[in-house]
Amino acid sequence: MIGGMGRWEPNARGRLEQAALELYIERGFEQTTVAEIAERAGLTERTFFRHFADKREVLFAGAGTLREFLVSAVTGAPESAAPIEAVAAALEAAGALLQERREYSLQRQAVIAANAGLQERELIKLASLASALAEALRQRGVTEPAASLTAEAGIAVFKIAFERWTDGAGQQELPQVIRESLDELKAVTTGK
Amino acid sequence: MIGGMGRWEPNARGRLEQAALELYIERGFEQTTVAEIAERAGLTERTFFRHFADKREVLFAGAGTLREFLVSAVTGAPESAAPIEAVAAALEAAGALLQERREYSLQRQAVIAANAGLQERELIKLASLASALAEALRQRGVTEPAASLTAEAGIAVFKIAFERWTDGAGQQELPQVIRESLDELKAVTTGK
DNA sequence: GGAGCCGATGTCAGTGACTGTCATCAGCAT
DNA sequence: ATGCTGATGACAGTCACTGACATCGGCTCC
Repeated sequence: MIGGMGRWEPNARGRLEQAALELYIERGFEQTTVAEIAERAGLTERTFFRHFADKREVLFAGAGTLREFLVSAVTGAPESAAPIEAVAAALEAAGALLQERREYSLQRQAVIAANAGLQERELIKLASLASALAEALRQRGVTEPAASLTAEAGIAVFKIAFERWTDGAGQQELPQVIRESLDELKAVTTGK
Repeated sequence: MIGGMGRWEPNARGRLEQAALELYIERGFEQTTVAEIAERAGLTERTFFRHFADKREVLFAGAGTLREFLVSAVTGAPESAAPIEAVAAALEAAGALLQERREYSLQRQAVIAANAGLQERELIKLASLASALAEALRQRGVTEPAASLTAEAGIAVFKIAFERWTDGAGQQELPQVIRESLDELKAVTTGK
């Protein structure tokens, strides 16, 4: 039935995500109840928890996509590329994605920076990305512990670069900051 | 009054820590209520929360001490030492501490490995250690972003080394695993 | 085109983590 | 003695999160 709506408004999940982000920005994360998020989205609290495991997870819905993106970027890197360069290329490409959605990335990061619990969730998502990168490297024939160390080093670079990008008021492009940070890591591990 | 006890048994905080670890091992973290911990320690739930910010924090009481230890180790490293070597020495020394309390470290880690929430807390404590290391490096005159990158790389090495140590059934000494992991990181960042 | 299944949502009652507030009382100082 | 302090208890309250069951449009199947 064209133009008609079904029993419910479409895209419940997306409405919950948007309502949550708005409220977290307006009042802060802790001052927002799940009931309020659900109400703004025209749903009930119970439905929120059917879409998101907890109140924090609603801010990290895109993590799975990012994970897949990084994995396929590493998998698709030329065979000749050294592991660290395969990871670097993947991170730069991911950085370009975030750069495209700069406004959203900055808003989201401001919310996370203001709450310790959200930072914890962010860190475990980053650890999960490192884990996925390590697995992708193993698929390329990289052995342990090189695979895990390369992945963790890459994520560390990404973390620092992202901080510098958000703090730096966006003077530089994120992929460029990532590349510079990696070069700095190389210098620093060499003993300088 | 020598030998007499005051109004309360001494070391309430320590009793809570021990009761919590025991229960987390016996039944698992989620299956343990704070009321049960308090009861085993001969206290009330409210008192638990006066000593620990939340149910997870009781497992991370030693984090502050470790932080101070690492900072003074970096601060006390010879001026001639390169930043990465100052951090490496600090981590090896910290590794020796954990090696001395091997049984406790392994028990605690088994509890953490079994629960995602505890892993989140562990990660933010590690991030806090990286932050403290970076500050200690800045005190030595290391500039950004080198300080943060060195600190994060060091913590990444520590994280991987600790995993290998716990999984490896303790075949190797932790400080040695840390050193080997750092060498591997150096190899890997060089482009190999 | 009616019967019945299915999936997304609503409703409701419950548990447990965590907080605010006030009461208690041994030990200590004055 | 008097009064203060610091650690604890008692108690009520909020809110995140869960389990169980009800609802009902849209779909398939015949």
